[in-house]
Amino acid sequence: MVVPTQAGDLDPVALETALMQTWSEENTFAQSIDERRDGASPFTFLEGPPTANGKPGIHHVISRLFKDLVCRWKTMEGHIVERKAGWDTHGLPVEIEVQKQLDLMSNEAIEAYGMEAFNQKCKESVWTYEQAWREMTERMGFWVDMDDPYVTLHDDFIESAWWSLKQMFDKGLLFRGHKVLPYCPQTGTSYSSHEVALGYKEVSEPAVFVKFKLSDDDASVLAWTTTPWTLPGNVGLAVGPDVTYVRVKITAPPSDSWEGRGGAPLEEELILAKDLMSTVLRHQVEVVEEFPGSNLVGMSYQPLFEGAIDGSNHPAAWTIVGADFVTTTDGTGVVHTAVMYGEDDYNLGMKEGFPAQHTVGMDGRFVEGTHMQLDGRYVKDCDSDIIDLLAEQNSLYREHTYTHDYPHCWRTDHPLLYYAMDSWFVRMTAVKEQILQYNSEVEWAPSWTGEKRMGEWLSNIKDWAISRERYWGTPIPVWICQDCGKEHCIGSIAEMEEMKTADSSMPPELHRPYVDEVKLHCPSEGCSGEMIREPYVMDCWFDSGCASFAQWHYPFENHEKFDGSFPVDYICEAVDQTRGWFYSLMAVSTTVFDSICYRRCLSLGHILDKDGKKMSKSRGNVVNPWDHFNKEGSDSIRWYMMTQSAPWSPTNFDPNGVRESYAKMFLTLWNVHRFHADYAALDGFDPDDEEGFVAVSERSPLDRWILSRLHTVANAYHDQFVAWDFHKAGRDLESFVVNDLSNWYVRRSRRRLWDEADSSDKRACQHTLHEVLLTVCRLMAPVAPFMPDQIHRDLTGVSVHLADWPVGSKLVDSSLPPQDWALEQEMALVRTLAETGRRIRVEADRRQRLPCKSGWIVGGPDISQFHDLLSEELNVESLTTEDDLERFQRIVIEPNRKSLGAKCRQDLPSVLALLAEADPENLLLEIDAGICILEGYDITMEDIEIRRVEQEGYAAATISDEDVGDVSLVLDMVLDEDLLSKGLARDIIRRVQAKRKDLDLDVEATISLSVWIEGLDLSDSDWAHVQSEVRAGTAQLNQGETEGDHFEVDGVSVNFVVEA
RNA sequence: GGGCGUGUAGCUUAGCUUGGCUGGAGCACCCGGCUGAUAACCGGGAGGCCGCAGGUUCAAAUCCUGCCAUGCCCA
Repeated sequence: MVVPTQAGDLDPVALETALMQTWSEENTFAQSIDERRDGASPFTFLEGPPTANGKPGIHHVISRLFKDLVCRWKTMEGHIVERKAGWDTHGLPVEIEVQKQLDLMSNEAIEAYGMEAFNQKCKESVWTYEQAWREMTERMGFWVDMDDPYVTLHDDFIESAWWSLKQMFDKGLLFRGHKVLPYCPQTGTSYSSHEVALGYKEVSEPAVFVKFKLSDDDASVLAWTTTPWTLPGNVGLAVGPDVTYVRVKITAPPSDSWEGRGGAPLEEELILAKDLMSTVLRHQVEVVEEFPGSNLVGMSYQPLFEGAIDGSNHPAAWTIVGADFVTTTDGTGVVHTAVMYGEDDYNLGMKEGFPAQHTVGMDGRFVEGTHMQLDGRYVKDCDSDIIDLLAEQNSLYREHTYTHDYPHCWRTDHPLLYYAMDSWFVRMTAVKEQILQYNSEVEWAPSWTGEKRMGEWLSNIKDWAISRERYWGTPIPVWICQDCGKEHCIGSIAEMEEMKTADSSMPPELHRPYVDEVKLHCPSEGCSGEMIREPYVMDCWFDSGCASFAQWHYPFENHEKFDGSFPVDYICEAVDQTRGWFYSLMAVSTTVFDSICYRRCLSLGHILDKDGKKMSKSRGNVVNPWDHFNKEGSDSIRWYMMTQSAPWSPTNFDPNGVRESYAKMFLTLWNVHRFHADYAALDGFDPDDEEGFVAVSERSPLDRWILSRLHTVANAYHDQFVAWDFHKAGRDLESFVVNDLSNWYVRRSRRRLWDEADSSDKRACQHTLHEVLLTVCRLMAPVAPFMPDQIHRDLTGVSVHLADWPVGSKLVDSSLPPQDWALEQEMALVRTLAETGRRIRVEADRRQRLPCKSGWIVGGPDISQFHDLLSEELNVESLTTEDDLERFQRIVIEPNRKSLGAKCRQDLPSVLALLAEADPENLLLEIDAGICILEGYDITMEDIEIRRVEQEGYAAATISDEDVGDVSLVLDMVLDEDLLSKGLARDIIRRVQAKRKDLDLDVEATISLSVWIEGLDLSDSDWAHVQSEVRAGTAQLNQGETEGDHFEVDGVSVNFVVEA
């Protein structure tokens, strides 16, 4: 038996921190999993590993919330939900951080510092904020196993990643190629997009219009480029097959405003896009011919720099090809293509069979044999000389200065070159159909993230460049034979041990530089060569993409764990992971397992600051979650985050909203609990005592109403959880707690518990409160794990996190009370009428404390079982149902625009006007008889709605309700001595009670009261009522000399003295 | 530059799928009421070019087109 103890004032921080202690002592998290083993129905969750080299902010709390609440919910539904933490520990951001720290601004500098030492620093750096993450995680109540996490830098994890790469290798999905990347020749480093973003600068550079002379024609094709250094590498021109081109003949010299080098003699013929003639050409011309780009495709032209590229065996070299990326927004509508120095160029080159040869070395200088004036020189220094060379051979039409944003190296400030680097790829294009299929099988929330955002991306899928020329990461396990060129992929430590040469030692860990030193025997038949590892590390997205199996070190151990948890049931991260982790998981599972990786994926919107700007360290607008952990507490933050907006909507963080969640939801809930617990403690209420139990059917309508509401709300809450509409679920439950439970049920039930004697009604109320509180706590527990647990423990002695989901599931039984829809409707009407009464009083200028003799309810369902309740709310002495509608009401005809609009269309306005003018009573008779025709249209009952409103001259109001129709409330405004006396008594009670509160008296304390009244005789019974209400042990109604507090109401003057 | 979101009162938002009655709430504000009822509650009020501009329609916050702002991803 658990008898609640008094609850006391609420201190959310103290409550939550004490519970954290309890959870840790009891190991409640582990219990919540272990107790579900009987059901043997796992629900698997995969944690997207965060990086611990940055401080956690409020935006990290939100994703952990949605992970946690689904896991807790599924646990309560009876599933085993294991949650392993994970850490993402590799990758460029880690290296950049360390490079900044150690001031190592180039690869040379890193190698001079020593790769081993550098990687050691990286390894330390990733744990910088681990403690901060742990503390945030624990404080926010995210239950995840942080003591046994998977870590991407561990050998176990790396070995699993190697294994998966070998699966791809064996399927022929792994291959070596080129990738065009922004590259800095000074530091010898290629850059990821996020590093590139660090260094955009506006620069002015020479841009040129170049004439490419056709081989079998006198005309030249004009192309435009802002990078003259790529011209020696030109091997093709691209045109838009559907773009209109013109051949023009120079007919007159340019006007005198020609600037710079270049030009064209009279009679020369040029070809360019028609739309761009006026912006490109400076000469007077005559259009000789107009034709689509497709006419140009296949023509060949003369190389600008003879001998720079070896075109033998490449029939496509120096020909014109069609490409859909060609536009006429700038340039000439003809795109100069240098295969190795642009992504579009490279892709086009691969497609068309252009030679893929470098004219520029890794040092940023032209390679020998490009041109005698350029060989060995840094490319950006050659712009002007290249333009001279073009002008000399009459290949330059015009030069100009072009200003644009161009990426620069954030370390050296040099312009980056787009440069084709050696790279390893996963051939995702080969599994496009499968991955599209698997994507469509995932339940995405919101659906468009999967269908559109991910779907678009996948339907344009490219091969995945997985290698990085970096130091800190999972080493690519590919070795190449120095003799025969054989490529071999290592899939396990054992395999490496077996194949390594005698003088190689096993690496102490699977990182650079140790694995670089391992040499292998070539497995090719008849080759005795030595194999050297490719010096790359993997894209760190590959690491996290392996998490589903690498977290278990599968397939080297834990087969049963993996088999039972793949594909995982649920993952959740912010929307930016669509092309990140959501993709890498899917890419790896498709290529390795030919399977989906996750069944459901919730993609969250970002938390922005209060102005809608993203939170970032540099902007300084990151909100520290501890500001709120230490104030309103985790429950309030979590509740706020869930209810504020749809999970996938970007949300502006509003600190005031957290306060609001606290003040409304949690303070209210606590006070309901406190109200119950205080009286339960006082009365020794025992919920398990069968003798004292009152069956629901025996309880008052008020009790049965709140229980029915609870059932309705719980069902809707559950359905909204299923539909991912957590925000709607939370708002509805909050409204239930604040409005239905606290503001109506508890308020209306207060007096029932004041009764000191034991009564069945009091016990009914206590059982009802007990049951409602428990169910509310269970519904809230996944979202707000603290206060509901405290209340649940106070009431039952057991943690809410071990309780079953009250709505029930396949595995657990529903514990919801009976539903009574008619009762809910009646009570809804009662409450509306109570509000209506207050409105009537405001309009009639009749204060609430002054009673009315009579009230009448006209229309609606029978609510006589609530007449007593409603009389109190309305402060009327007798409330009756009046059948005679005519006495107070008249009817009004309202048009149904939807139905009339469909019928009358453009005549609707005039029909509406006629309806408004007509006499409602006659109109209704006509319509009912089917003889109403307006503007030639038959008006039927469907076209109108009948509303009843109160007649003028009554203190009355009419409400319209979809379910119960029109109901009027009429109040009798007559005044007499008796009513004035009752009203005065209430005013005195109110003042005295306020005084008691001011004096800080105990609720049970008795007082002695003296009162002086001038201007009205208080009846004896009302005076007796005053005495009992304010617990006056002695009371005196005096005449003459007054003292104490004074007030006046309705012209009556009152003085009173309260003494303890 | 492309793809996908978002934009409604001072703030946070519902409504948009499926066009139709006076665009609902909460916070803050003003007036009044109520209270042994808590940072509570009730009634009333003020506050809305529903981002902008076109279009479709008898009728547009809702559907279509373009633009602007903002966020994510890709270039």
